[in-house]
Amino acid sequence: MTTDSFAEQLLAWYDQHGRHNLPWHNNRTAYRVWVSEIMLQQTQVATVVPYYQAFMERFPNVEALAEAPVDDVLSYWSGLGYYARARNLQTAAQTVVEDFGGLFPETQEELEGLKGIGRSTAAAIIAQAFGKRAAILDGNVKRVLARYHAVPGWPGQTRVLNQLWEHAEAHTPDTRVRDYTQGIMDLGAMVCTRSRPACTDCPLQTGCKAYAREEIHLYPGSRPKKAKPEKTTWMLILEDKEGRVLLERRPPSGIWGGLWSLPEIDPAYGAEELQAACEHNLGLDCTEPELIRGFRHTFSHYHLHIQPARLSVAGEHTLRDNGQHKWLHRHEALSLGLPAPIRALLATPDQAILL
DNA sequence: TATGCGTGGGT
DNA sequence: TACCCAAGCAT
Repeated sequence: MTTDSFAEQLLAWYDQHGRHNLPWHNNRTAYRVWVSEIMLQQTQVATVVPYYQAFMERFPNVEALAEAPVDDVLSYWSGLGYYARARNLQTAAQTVVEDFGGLFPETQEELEGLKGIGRSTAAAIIAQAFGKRAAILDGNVKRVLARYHAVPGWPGQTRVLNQLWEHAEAHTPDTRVRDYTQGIMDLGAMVCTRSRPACTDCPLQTGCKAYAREEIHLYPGSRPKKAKPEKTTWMLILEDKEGRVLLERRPPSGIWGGLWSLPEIDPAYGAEELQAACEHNLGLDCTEPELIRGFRHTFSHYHLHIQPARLSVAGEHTLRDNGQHKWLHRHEALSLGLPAPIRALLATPDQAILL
C-alpha cells in the first residue's frame, strides 16, 4: 500500500502539532513501549504519566519486573484500575525472560501470545518500538475513522469494529509508521475529540464524510443504554488493641482481583449478625459493630453501596489465617495495593454512627 | 460474541 | 448529579 493522502496530511499535521515528548517517547525500547501501552489501555495519558515514571524507576527492565513480588507490582498499579493488566504484565514479563531470552518477539502473532497483549497493543509495539508497519485501532483511531468514513453503529459491535479495522489497515502507510500511529492517536485526542471537535483545525477535514454531512455528532455510534444494577456490601474495619486493621487479600479474579482490601461480608447478613459472622468466618471475638457512613461507588456496569462497619477485636485473637490476611496500622495498609475507595475509606477518620 | 473489569475527567 | 467514556483484553 502506498502512502495515500490521508497519511500524508496526517503526518504533516503531526510534525507541527503532535505530541513528541511523552515519557515513553524517550529511549523507545520494546519494554518501555510495552509498559506504556498496557497502562494506556482505557486510561488517559494524564493519568498514566506519574504511574509510568514511578513504575519504570522501580522496574527498569523486563528482568526486574519478572522477578519482583507480585504485591510490589500491584502496589505500583494501585489507583490505575483494571488490575488484571498488572498481573498479566508480570506474567508476560516472565514469559519474555524464560521463553524469549529477555528479548521481546517482533511478530504480531508472538506478541499477541503474551498475556494482556491483543491486536492493537501488539501493533502499537511493532510500530512504536520496531518501526515496522502495523495497523492500530484504539479509541482515538476509532473515532477518527468512524467520522472520516461515516461508519454507522457502535464500535462495540463486532461488525462495526471489523469495518474500522479495515479502514485502519488501508490507511496505514509503509513509511514513517511510528509517526503515523502516534499522529492519528494525537489527532483523536487533541482535534477529533469526543465532544466539540476542532474540525477547523483538522488536516483531514476535506475528505471527512461526517463533516461534509454536518453529522460529526453522530459518530461513532453510542453504546446501547442499560440500567446499572445497585449492589451493596459490608466492609469490616476490624481493629485490634494496638489499633491495627485486618486486611484481606481478594480472590485472584473478579473485582479488585488480587488486591488487598478490607474483609467483605455478604450483604445477606444483617447488622446484628456481623458479630457472629466475624466469629464464624474469621474466628475472631469482636465487639458489636459501629456503622460508619456508607458511600456509593460507581463501576462500569453497576453501582456498589459500600457499608463499612467497625468492630474491635477482643484479647488474643485466634485468626483463622490462610495466608490471605494481615494486621497492619492504617499508614502501613495505605502502602499496599488497595482499591481506590478502600484507600479513601482508610485514609479518612471514621465518623462513627452508633446503631 | 457479549460481558466483566477501575478510575477519573468531561459535560 | 448522573451519565458517558477513555491508548482494550480475556473469557
